Parts: sequence; C-alpha cells; structure tokens
Amino acid sequence: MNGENEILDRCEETIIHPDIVEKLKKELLTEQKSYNLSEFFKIFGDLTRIRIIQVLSLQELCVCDISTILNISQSATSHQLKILRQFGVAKPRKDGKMMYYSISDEHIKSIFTNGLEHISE
Amino acid sequence: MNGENEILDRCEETIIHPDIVEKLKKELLTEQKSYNLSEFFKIFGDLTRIRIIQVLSLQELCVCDISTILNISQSATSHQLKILRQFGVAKPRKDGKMMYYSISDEHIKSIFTNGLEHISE
DNA sequence: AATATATATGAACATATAAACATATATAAA
DNA sequence: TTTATATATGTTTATATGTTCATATATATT
Repeated sequence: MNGENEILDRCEETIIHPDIVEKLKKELLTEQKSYNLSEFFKIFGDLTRIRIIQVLSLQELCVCDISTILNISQSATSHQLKILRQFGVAKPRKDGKMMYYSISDEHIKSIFTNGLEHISE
Repeated sequence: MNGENEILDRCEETIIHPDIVEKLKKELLTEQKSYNLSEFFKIFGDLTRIRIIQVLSLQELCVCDISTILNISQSATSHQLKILRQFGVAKPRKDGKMMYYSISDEHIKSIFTNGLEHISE
C-alpha cells in the first residue's frame, strides 16, 4: 500500500548508519542465490538426513542397509534419499533390483566434518 | 509391541549385508551428537538467517542496520538473531542502547563459504 | 508367467517453525 | 523524571515438512 511504510516494525525514520547500509546493500547476494544456499543447507538440518549422510560418508550403501543400520523405515529412508539425490548430496548406482547410494562429492564431506568439529568444541 | 517387527516397512527378514550393517552400527555417531549437528545446520537452512549470516560475515552490524539492509522487520530480525546467538553463530556486543552483532568464529564463515562454492558449481 | 522382494512415491496427517502483532525492557535525551 | 528509541520477546497463526500408510514399479527367481 505505502512503499515507505511497508514494514513499520523497524527502526524509525532515521537510518542508523546510512553509509554502511548503502555499502552492504550492494554486496548482498541475489535473493535467488541466498534462497538456493538456504535450501542446500536445509538438507543437513534434519536428524534423519544427517544420519544418512554420516553413514554414506563412511561407505556406499544400499537402501535396505541404510534403513537397517539407522532403524528408519524403508519408506522414510527412500523419501529422504530422494531429497539427497535432488540436491546432489548423494548419488545412486543401480545394480539389479538394488540401489546403492554414496556421497556425491568431497564438498559434502567437508561441510559435514566442519560442522561436526564445530559442535564438538 | 513386537521388538522384531517394530518397523514393518523395511527390507524383509533377510538383512542384505549383515557384516556391513554390524560394522557401521558401531561407527554411528551418538543420537545426541547427530541431533546437535542437525540442529546446528538448521541455522543455515533458512533464507532470513542465511542472509543475516551473509551480511554479518562482511562486518559487524547493529540490529537496525541489519533489518534495513535486508528489508526484514525489526521483530523478525531480533527473533532470528536470538537463534543465531543461542547456537553460537553470532555474538552480540552492547553499546549503549545499541546491540552490535558479528559472526562468532571462523568455522561459521568456512561453512558459509563452502556451501556458497558448492551451489555455485 | 507368477511370485517375491527391493525400492519409489502419492496422499494424509501431525509437528515444527517463521512471521506478524502486541508489548516489554533498557538506555539516552530532554 | 518524562519521553523517545533500539532491541527483545510472548503469543498466535499460517506454512512447511517429515513420517506413515498404501500402493506402484522394477527386477530376480521359481
């Protein structure tokens, strides 16, 4: 309705540090890139998925083994693996009626390890 | 009810690779550690928070500047900063009635950068 | 061909959580 | 000490999403 008052619940008329605000506005990531990044990190922000990522970072596994090791239903495992696939976190390999999954690249293992070290401090 | 059939929706009676299953079960992180790790990564898995993390990784900022730069309400900004504080992602510095926030350590910047590089491939 | 089994997936449901709104707190300025 | 302002927070509501259940698909085995 009113461009200047779109968000009322913010610091009043006066911008605190106009120079800093202007400078940083130019350095912002695009909304699209920020969104993609948050969606990517969302993958790691779920207990079931992080457990799957952990075991897959140890070795390639079939769906049944993953679900048995982690005590997760086949359906839930498969649903989560689909998400991991879609975001390029895990990659599938088909062998007969079995599907084997592994971590798709070293970036993923780095992020996992980095986070694990951080919370272990 | 039935220990052996707690989860029916999994591979049938036969475990596919008993040796692998037994080996990996021993290498599992504790449930607590996995949970903490997923909660930690959850911080990065939200558009608003990842945008706050981005600007804070550029420089220390007061709440009002953050909300102005990102066009987020003061309330929403403060709520998210509370979460970032609680998980040791951002640290506050008080100066009069102003609160300045900055990224609490290099681990956070690494994870952010690592993720950004990954999605940029 | 019929059956068994490993995996995938659509839909429903329950839960988690981010944003808005209202209001409280704390400090500065008058 | 009264007012203004920067930040914090409790509550409500809307939305997102993980799990379950039922079922489909694909391959192997008989």
